[in-house]
Parts: sequence; structure tokens; C-alpha cells
Amino acid sequence: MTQVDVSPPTDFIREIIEDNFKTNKYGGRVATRFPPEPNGYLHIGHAKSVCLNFGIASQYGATCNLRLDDTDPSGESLEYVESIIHDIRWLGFDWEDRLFYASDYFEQLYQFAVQLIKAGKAYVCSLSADEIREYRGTLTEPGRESPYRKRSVDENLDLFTRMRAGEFEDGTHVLRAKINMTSPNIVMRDPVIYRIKRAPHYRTDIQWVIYPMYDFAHCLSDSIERITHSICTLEFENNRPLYDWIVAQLIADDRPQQIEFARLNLSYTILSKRKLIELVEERYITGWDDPRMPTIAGMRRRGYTPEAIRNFCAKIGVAKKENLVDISLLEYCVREDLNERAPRTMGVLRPLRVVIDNYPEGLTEEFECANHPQNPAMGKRMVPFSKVLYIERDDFDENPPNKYKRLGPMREVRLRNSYIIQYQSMVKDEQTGEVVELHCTYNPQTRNGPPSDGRKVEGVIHWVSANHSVPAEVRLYDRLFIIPDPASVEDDVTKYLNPGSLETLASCYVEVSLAHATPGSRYQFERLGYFCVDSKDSLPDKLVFNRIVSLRDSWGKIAGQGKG
RNA sequence: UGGGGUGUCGUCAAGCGGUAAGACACAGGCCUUUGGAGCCUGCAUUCGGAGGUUCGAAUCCUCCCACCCCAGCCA
Repeated sequence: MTQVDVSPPTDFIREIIEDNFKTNKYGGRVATRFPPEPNGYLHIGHAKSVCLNFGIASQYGATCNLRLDDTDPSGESLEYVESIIHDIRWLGFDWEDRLFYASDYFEQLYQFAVQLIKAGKAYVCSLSADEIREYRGTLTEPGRESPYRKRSVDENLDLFTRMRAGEFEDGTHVLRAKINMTSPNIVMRDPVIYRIKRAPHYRTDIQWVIYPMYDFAHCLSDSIERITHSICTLEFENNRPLYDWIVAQLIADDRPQQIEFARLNLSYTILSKRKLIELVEERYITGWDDPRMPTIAGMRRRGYTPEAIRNFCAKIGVAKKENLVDISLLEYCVREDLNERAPRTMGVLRPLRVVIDNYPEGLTEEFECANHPQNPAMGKRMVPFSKVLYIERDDFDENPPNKYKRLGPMREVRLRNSYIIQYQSMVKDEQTGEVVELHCTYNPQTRNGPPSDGRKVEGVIHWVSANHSVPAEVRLYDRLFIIPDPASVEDDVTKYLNPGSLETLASCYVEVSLAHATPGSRYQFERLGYFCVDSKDSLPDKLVFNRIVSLRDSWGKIAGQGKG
């Protein structure tokens, strides 16, 4: 299978790395890391960062560590760690034996803090949280120095030791870096670097009651791991001076450099962990792996491939500009990949019964069908044909609109991989007027070609033999939100959830070859889209398919409204 | 009104002083037993705006404008 071309992407980060090679910074060494906090599932935005960090590592023959940034016990859990590990592996990346946890560094980090105190660069502040906020000043007014700022090194050491020993309640003391309360950058106004938090940590349990803050832990974790390029998102730009300050106090050489890039925003969805958690907890969707979710788990269950996601990440590029990537690009990448690898099959989602009047009663023919018309290597399968069939309701119209190429009164149409049939009559429900059955005739000569008189039959529709197909449930998914940029709404974003994001069709029929389709396997239902056997709900005797993505539908555009 | 960033096609995004890549989307057309796939064509005289430097500027300078981030003991 020819791999989608992913020519080595070039971006400003790789430029920096290559500049570093020229100046011999880090001695030609490159080391990156992907540092998620285990307080939620990874989503497509994380995938961008994963691809960036691991991609750079493999491109330069370097390493990328996986580091769980678990410095705040509230909200972090093993479940999230496991999901993160699983998702990154599934995406196709490997960190070998370099799985690290910030919590593994707690002792070292503590010692670094002691070092800072001894250097007179940190102090224990006993102001309340509210007071610290007041002293911090505002965006336009400078802050004021804490009355505790002048504590002696010995007193600070004593207090910090006792903080660790658990002598104090939450919030009574913090350790602060002594930098500059009048800095125009608020981050530099004596930032808190340690807080007391009597909460059990999912890994260290109750061993610690003080935890380092991100700004302190992250740069030093990077240093401990000898990371060279610490890539993070734009909102940390203000924190970079602090990153550099801490590292400058404590690390002798090969100090890591932080580089910020713009996080991914995807249209019609939301990539804020906080909001995603809300969707899960408030049950707006079924869980982190709901196929409508932009999470890796959700996309995996939906049927997206790692290749498609990686290719998407390569296509969107890396820059510093805030962006809103059109979700149609993701869908394009999914189709591009699935078009190559998904075997073709036939399935009827909204069945309409068709009786072939002149077809022998009780006869069953087996037609050999290509699994992939453009790729003979994918082989063939047998598809049974008989007198009673199901076709898609959409493929018959009592009053065909202009340009409609499918079946209608007095029309004929090609059954995909089979005969041309001709309309004879229809049966309607007396109550509703709904068409419930069609009667057609077939032309036995047209199995493998056009009618003998050379008539051209344009329409081709898919079908399934009523007695030889298997019932299935099909879940049709659509974008999660009805507005292009749900992330930008001020009020309750759940108001903009797409009520039609899931449509369940319980009475579908798929061809017999699918009877033993295994969970997670993907197929194209010809003319409809790509479908994946649901890995959670599908059973051998009750198949459930997720629609991964529809096929491009140029008729839907002409008709004005694409239907499932 | 402080500081830090960013502004190139509808959406991403190249471009790094020599006269606007590419992709998605969109619009036409060809082909077709998937209205799929594939193929072809079109799609920024202009780079947030205004000045300036230069033979030449999206790229350099000046001023202006817009948007994003920062006042968690979150990350």
C-alpha cells in the first residue's frame, strides 16, 4: 500500500533546531518530550503536539520522552495515564524505556527548591491566597512586596521543611521565587512555586503534602531529562522568562529552551479539556470514546486511522498564528486513507423492498465482486442475488427531480455488480401513501455489460438480497456542534450541540460477507461512506456499524441536501 | 492605559530584498457498473493599513489598526 506522502514538514521550530546545529548549541543533540497532565483524555489537539515532538525526534535521530506532568493530584488518575499511553502508542509512536513522571522527581525538585532558598532566591510566604492576589497588583499597576519576603534563609529553610513535614494546613504557606514584584510581566512577580495540598496523589499517595507548581516543575523536569527543545503552546509565552529564570538559577549548562506554537482549533468541535470533561460528566455524549468526540479514543472508535490523523497533523503545519482548521480537512485525510485500504461492500441503510418479477423463484446466483475496483490485490468475494432485494429508499423517487439518475417510474437502473432492472410498478401503504415495495424486471443479458441495443443506463445503485443479507444497526455521525467555532462562545456551549450528531438506524441490511466482520474493521459501503464495526456494542449476531465518514457526495450538493 | 504575541486566498500555510508554493474548500470539465475514486482547469496584480528606504519590498525602517495571551496556592 502506497503511503500517503508526508514530505518532511518544515516549520519555524525545525528551523530553530537546525540553527542550533549550526551554532553547535547542545552539541548537535536534540531531545524533546510530550508532557500531558493525566487529567483527561488526549484529543486531536494533543495529536498535533505528539506528532510534532515525536516527529522531530525521529526526523533528527533523536529521542522524545513521554512524561506525565502530574504535579497537581486533584483530577489526575491512573485511568488517564493508561488512556494516554494507549492513545500515543495507537497513534504509532514509541518512547522505548523513557516513560517518566514529574512525580518521580518530587524529591529532586524539593532539593532544587532548598537550593533556591539557600541562594536567597526563594522564600516562604504566609500571606493568604487573597492577600497574595492583592499584593500582586494588576496588569497596569505594579505589585507590592510581601511582608514575608525578607525572611532569613534559615527561617525559610525551617518553614519549608515543616511544610513538607505536614505541620501546616492547606493555604497557610507557599514557597515563592524571589524575583520582582514590579515586573510588567505578572508571571515574574514572585510566583508561587510550591503549595501545600493535603490530597493523595495517584502515584505518591500521601507521601507528599506539598506539590511543586507547573512553572517550577516543568522546566526542571525538562532539565533533569536533558531536554533540549521544550515545545509548548502559545499561552506559555508569558511564562518563558520564568522558565529561563529558574533554569538559570539551578542548571549549569545545556539549559533547555522553551518554544511555543499555536495549538490546534478545529471547526465544529471543541478541544478544551475542561469543556470536554463537561460533555462527558454531564452525559451529553456517552463517554470519552464516544465516536463524536474529538478525542483519540473517540476517533479510534469511530474508525479513523492513525495514518489519517498523522497525515492531518502533517498537513495543518506548525506556526504561531491562532488558527481554526476546517474539519473538512480532517475528513479529507480520513477518506484519502480509507479509500486505499477499505474493502468495498454493499449495505442498505434505509431498505426498500424490490421484487424482480421475472426472476426465477428460489434461484440464487452468486456474483463475484471486486473488493477494490482499483486494487485487484485486495481480491474478490461472492455476493448472492435472488428474487427479492432491498435497495436504498433514496434510490427510488416517485417524482424524480431534474438530473436524478436513479430509479423511478418507467426508469431503469444498473444494480451494482449485477443486472439492469426496469421499473414495473409500486405498492403503497394504503394508510400513509408511503411506497413500501417495488416491482421490477431484470434483463438477464446485462450481467456484465450494457443492453444489446447499446442503450446507456447511467444510474448505478447498490442493493442486497433480502434472504441473504444480515441485519445491522448503523450509527450515523455528524459534527458535534452546529456552529463553526464553538470554542468562541461566551455562554453555555452545550446550547450549540448538534441535535443530529447521532442518528441510529436500527433496520439496515448488509451483504453476507460482513456477517463475521470483526470489531474495529473498516469497510466502504459503496456509494455511502466508510463504516467501522463498533468495538464496544457490536455483537456477532447483532452487528453495529459506525459511519466513519461519508463519501464525497456531489449529488447531495446538486440536490441541495445530502441525506445519510 | 502594563507586558508578551500574531496579522499572506473562505480555511490552513510556504515565502527570509528579486517580482505571491502547496493543501483543503469552492466552481467548471473529462472519465466511470460507487453521482465514489482518478484526471484536467479556474481560484490573492496582491501580502492588516499608511508612509519611507531601494533599480526592486510580503520580506528592511517608521507610525497606526485589529485580534490573542497574562492578575490559579491549574497546567
